[in-house]
Amino acid sequence: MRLVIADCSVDYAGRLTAHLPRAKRLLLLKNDGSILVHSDSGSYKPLNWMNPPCTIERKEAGPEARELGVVETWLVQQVKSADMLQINIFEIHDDLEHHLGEDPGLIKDGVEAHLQELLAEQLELAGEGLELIRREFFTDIGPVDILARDPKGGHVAIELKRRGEIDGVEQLTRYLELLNRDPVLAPVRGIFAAQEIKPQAKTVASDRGIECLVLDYDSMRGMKTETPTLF
Amino acid sequence: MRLVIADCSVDYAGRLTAHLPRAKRLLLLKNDGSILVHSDSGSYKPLNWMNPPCTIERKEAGPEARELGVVETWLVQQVKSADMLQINIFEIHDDLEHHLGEDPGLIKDGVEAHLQELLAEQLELAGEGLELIRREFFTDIGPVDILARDPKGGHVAIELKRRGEIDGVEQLTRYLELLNRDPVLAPVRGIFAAQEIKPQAKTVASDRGIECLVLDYDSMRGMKTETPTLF
DNA sequence: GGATGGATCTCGCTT
DNA sequence: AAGCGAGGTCCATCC
Repeated sequence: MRLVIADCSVDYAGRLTAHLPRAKRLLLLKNDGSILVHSDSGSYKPLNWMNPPCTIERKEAGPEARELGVVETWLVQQVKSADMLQINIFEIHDDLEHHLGEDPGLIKDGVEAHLQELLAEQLELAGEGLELIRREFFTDIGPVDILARDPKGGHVAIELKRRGEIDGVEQLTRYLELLNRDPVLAPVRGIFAAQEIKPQAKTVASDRGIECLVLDYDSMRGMKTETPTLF
Repeated sequence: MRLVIADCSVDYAGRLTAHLPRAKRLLLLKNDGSILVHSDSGSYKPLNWMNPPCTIERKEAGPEARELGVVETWLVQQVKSADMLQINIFEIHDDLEHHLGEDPGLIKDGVEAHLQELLAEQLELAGEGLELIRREFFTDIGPVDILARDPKGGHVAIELKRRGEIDGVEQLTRYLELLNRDPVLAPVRGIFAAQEIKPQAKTVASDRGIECLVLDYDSMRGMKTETPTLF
């Protein structure tokens, strides 16, 4: 990894064209050939970048560029696409290199999958007497998150999201249309369950007779373990 | 901006919990309090990070941690949420600071808006004799990208996307339902236009009698300017 | 300020 | 390899 603090301007041409006026920035050159241009604010997204695989070609500044104060130009080219990045360097304030080695990588704990598992175990939250048939009930148009038998007759299809938005309701609607054609399952009603449901999604759902269910992940987790995970 | 090359392990707890085993990495501390943890590969997304506003508290390692080789611990806390990051430092290989100043920021050229503008000008691409009524035709459920008069009678509603996916078809379907209730406009047929249309979206669209139109942005731009923008 | 939709999305999993 | 869904999405824009 090479870290360069430089006064520079950057031009990108690819999916879009973009320009960064001259300023002092961090240029981060990774070992895989990728490059990131960071400023001192903003979030983790760089101002500009190039993904690997790419080649970086260092050029002397031409006479015109040199007149403007450019001391060297980096031409970064994507190998697979036509994307390119041109970095004009006016001054290098610092330049260092470190060998980091392979990174063991991030270990994540999921939430989405866990939510489905918890609701399948705590199906009473979705309605009294519901009896789990299966999680990931496969249909021709995709898997239904949870399918359950309704004690009042028929079945219940549950669509689970972390955040409930309108397209989740659309998805569940398509499942319900399909499932209700099956005489063994019909009538099938829908439940749209999420940690948070957007007002628009709620409106569309109720228009279609779909029940909305807001889930409290922490309390569901708490009910299971009795030991809320502290950091 | 402070750049630290350090042997470290990182733990995150917030929306999810995640752990980075001990390895040599770059810790990038921005002036606004945010912090990024980068390895020497991957794209621009850091392995772990904390968005501003946040506070970073440096602590001496406790006796147990010290026994494992930890020399100091950074506790990074989000100010608005309960998210936190704990960085255990085993060894600091390099540590430098640079003042970068305000960044003038990125200047972008749009694509989406441009595509709508171009299609409105080149409406013959969507069908012979179409007559533009207006772009962004407002309805109660949102603006229809382009509404045109059909010489064969009735009207045409065009939904534009850069990439045509299933929810774009859903959106257009809702518009068509609404527009067809208006006796002045009806019958209204739909055209789903995009630079690229996913097979699923194409299937759903044709099921509903919606025409799909794949647009070539470069040639549309070329027809207008005659000078394709070279880098 | 909240909702909405795009992104040079990125990332990971499934087909 | 390509498609699909989710993201600690981020991000700008619009209302």
